[in-house]
This record gives sequence, structure tokens and C-alpha cells, in this order.
Amino acid sequence: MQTRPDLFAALSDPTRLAIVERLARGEASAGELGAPLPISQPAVSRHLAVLERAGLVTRRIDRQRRMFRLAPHRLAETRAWLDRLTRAMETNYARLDALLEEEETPK
Amino acid sequence: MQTRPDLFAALSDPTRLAIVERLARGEASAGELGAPLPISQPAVSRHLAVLERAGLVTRRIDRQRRMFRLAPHRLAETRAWLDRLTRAMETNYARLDALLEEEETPK
DNA sequence: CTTGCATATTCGATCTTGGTTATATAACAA
DNA sequence: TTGTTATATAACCAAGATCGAATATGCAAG
Repeated sequence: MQTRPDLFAALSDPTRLAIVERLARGEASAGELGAPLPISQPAVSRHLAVLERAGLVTRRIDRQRRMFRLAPHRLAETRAWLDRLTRAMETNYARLDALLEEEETPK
Repeated sequence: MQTRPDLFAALSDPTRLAIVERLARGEASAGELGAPLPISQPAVSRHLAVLERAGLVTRRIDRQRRMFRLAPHRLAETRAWLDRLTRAMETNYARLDALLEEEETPK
């Protein structure tokens, strides 16, 4: 299964993050994605495999080339998770904040 | 500096993710956070240090205990990043999608 | 002071990750 | 075929992450 930690792990590498941001601007081949990067072709290939396993990108074959695109689903899922987390935090901390503000006037 | 990859790296561990979700329900001490986890006390302590360095939690000293809370800033930052990414993706892929749908009728 | 509780730090072992080089496969071009 | 382009896989290495055990620290209570 594709777990949330796996997704975050996929985004935790600067190279892969750069690839994701590049892909937000449109579909691209493995070669195009690797061209600006200061690493070898095999390294790019493996980064793309990681992103694909995490469900962040999809791969399409066009002649000799593999075309990559962002896959919206897990991004949406992650946004929803972050939203829930933030909302929970805001509600649950509201009371506590008030209490702390009372007894300890800041600065 | 606290980089975005560092933040995702902090969230890429299941234990730390569990801690973050627990903290969304309210402030807790290091001991309380570790209690339900199947790992040793030192391991918990180190996970908390990672989360703090990533800017995801703050630490407050209360007597002998260290109280932890979620820090809203980096979560908000990450939500904004995801929103920008999603919006870029949607605009940039819209035309390409239309083209692909034309020439290859699905199924 | 001494004891106990809560947490942090150090250590050594193990696993994982990301990198390169070398090589393989697959599609196209001639 | 043969060569070329695009990508993947294998083998290996170095660096970093994570763990438990042992130990240290900091505060509080007698």
C-alpha cells in the first residue's frame, strides 16, 4: 500500500521535489526532467521510480520516451490531511491558548 | 535554514507522523507522547528533537517535563505550497488533457 | 545530600538512501 | 544488420537514519 509516510519520504529529497515542481508546469520525459539536474541518468531514473511508487507521478510510454505527469490524487489527499490537521489544531488549542495568555502575560 | 525537504523528511517517519497527529489534539509532555509508542524512551526523545528542528513543534519547559505543541507556521507554509502546486498543475494540464482526450478516446 | 522522576545524550550495530560506473534493453534510423 | 537514442537495472560504496542499552543531566522532594 502507499502510505502517507512513503509519500512524505518521496518529497523529502531536494531532487525529487524539484522534479515535482517542474512537472507542475507540464508533462515531461525522463530525459527532459534529468537535463537540468547535476546527477547521472541512472540516478534520475531511480528518483522517478520512487515518485511513481509513491503515487505522485504517472508514466506514459511514447515511442522510446517515458513521459511523466503529476498524479493529482495523492496531492489532493495530502491537502485534505493537512486541512484536517490544521482545523483540529485550531479548535483544540483555542481554549488552551486563552488559558496560557491569562496567567502569563507575554513580554 | 529549515528547508521544505527537511520538513517532509520529518513527516516521513510513521512514529513522528503519529506524534504530530496526537499533538493536533492538544499539548502533551514527552512522556505522554511516548507512552503509546512501541519504542524506547530515548527513541521518542530523538524523534521529538527531529520534529523541533523541522519547526513542526515547539518545546516548553514545565517543571521537570517538556511540553510539546504543534507549531502552526510550517504547516501553513506547506499548505500554501501544496495549493500553489495544485493550482499550477490544474492550469497547465488543462490544455494538454483536452488534446489527449481528443486523439485517444478512452476505453 | 540523597533519592527519584523526566528527559537527553552517547555508543555501537544495522538499515536505508543516494550516488556513480558499467551494462542491458528497447525503439528508431540508416 | 548496425549504430544511436532513451531509459532501466546491477553492483558497489559512502553517508546518514534509527534503534536499544547504558549513562548523564536537571529538577523536585524528603
